[in-house]
Amino acid sequence: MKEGPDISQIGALIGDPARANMLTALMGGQALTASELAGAAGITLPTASSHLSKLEAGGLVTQRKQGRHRYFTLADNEVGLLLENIMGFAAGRGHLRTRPGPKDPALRKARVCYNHLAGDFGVRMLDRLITDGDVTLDGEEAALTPSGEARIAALGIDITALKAQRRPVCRTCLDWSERRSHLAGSLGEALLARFIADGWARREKDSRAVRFTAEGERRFTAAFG
Amino acid sequence: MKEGPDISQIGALIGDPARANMLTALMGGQALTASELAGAAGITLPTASSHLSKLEAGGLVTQRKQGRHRYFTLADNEVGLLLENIMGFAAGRGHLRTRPGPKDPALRKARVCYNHLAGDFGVRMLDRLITDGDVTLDGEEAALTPSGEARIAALGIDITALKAQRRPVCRTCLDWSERRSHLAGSLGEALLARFIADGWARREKDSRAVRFTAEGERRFTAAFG
DNA sequence: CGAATGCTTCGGTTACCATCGAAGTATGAA
DNA sequence: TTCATACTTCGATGGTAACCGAAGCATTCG
Repeated sequence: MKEGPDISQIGALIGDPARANMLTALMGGQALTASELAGAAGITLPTASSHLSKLEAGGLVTQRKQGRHRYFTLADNEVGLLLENIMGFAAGRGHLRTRPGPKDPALRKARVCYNHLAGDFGVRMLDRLITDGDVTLDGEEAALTPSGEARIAALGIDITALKAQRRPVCRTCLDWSERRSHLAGSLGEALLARFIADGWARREKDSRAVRFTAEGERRFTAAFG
Repeated sequence: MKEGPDISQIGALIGDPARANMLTALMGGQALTASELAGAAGITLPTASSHLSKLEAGGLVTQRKQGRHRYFTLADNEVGLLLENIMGFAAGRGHLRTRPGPKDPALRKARVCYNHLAGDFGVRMLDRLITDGDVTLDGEEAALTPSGEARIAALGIDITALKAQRRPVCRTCLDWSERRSHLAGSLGEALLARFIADGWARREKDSRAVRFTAEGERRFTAAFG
């Protein structure tokens, strides 16, 4: 008995309804903030924070600080597989869990993340820059290559002005709706500003959604599709 | 939240150390009594009984009444797979669980179960009778076919006398060391008595072990191996 | 028929932990 | 710098569940 704190620890972590709800919310693969997870679990922030620290100590989730947010994700693929396994088992004996309502598709497509572009468009843009060799990644850090600088300059963005600032030009930011990174930093901000200034897109009121015009979407796809 | 009592219920069942220990003990595939499980978990009988009823209600274990014992087993294969999965996951992050000590091999080989033969020999005997078409199974019930009656009679057992009694002639009994059934009922009792009377085997003192002689083992194997 | 064994149920105690409000810390915005 | 947001930590509370002893069934044995 003494030697086996094993399977019961994992069980206990999953066994609390609030924690189970948070883990289920994270099963989507999205990184969620503590507040969002608190909402998903129907508990207050302090309670959620306590739960999250336990889940982290148990190795089920990891957090990534991003500004004043803390994005939580499942620790790795294995956790997802384990949860999926348990969910399948539970579905066989217990009740089926009704899926939470679908999110606003517009938010998933394109939205602001602080000041830069996020969502499917944001992720696609960074993907393209990387595969074209215009941006190199080093962990969470990113850097613009000479060819990348030329490409950005062609869009009408003053790179030297950005580099003169103390802020990092290139950064990656974990995307909320996709599971992958998009471009942040002063360059990310400048790009979004450019899109809006050029009439490719506009921000929606009281929402983080960014709505591209038909023409804007065409141009964006031509540039980064 | 309201709709999801799902994965957390399973987790809570596994999450209690006492229950986790009992489930781990059952992972060996052996059917264990409530007392044995209480011992394995280091708790008293009442507590174990309470846990077991919860595990049963949750669909993780099933019990099978056998005289004044209650043998508990994992409900089905899926439960074993799930536990194995969680144990593997837990082993990756937490401590490894040391295996409990090996049981007395003599007990596993052959022993009395109330009054009939259990252990590897008991299971093998019933297996042989079934594959030879001498015994048919119907759930937990068993019946002797005509060819089976002849085979038993050839061993010097008076079948008609057994059938005259009110006791069931053929029954199956879940084996403690193997995971499978062996033969019980008045026939099981008569067979063991026969083996001992014929000098094939003798009971050990202060133990449930049944020790076959070399010659006895040879004959037993010839008859049922 | 007792007597003994195996297990369950009941009642009461204890200990833990989920929960929240309030205060504290860190980061970003104005 | 000052304010606002996002989150953590602290302290107190309450509910729940694990736990055991004692008593109650059920089954078997003598």
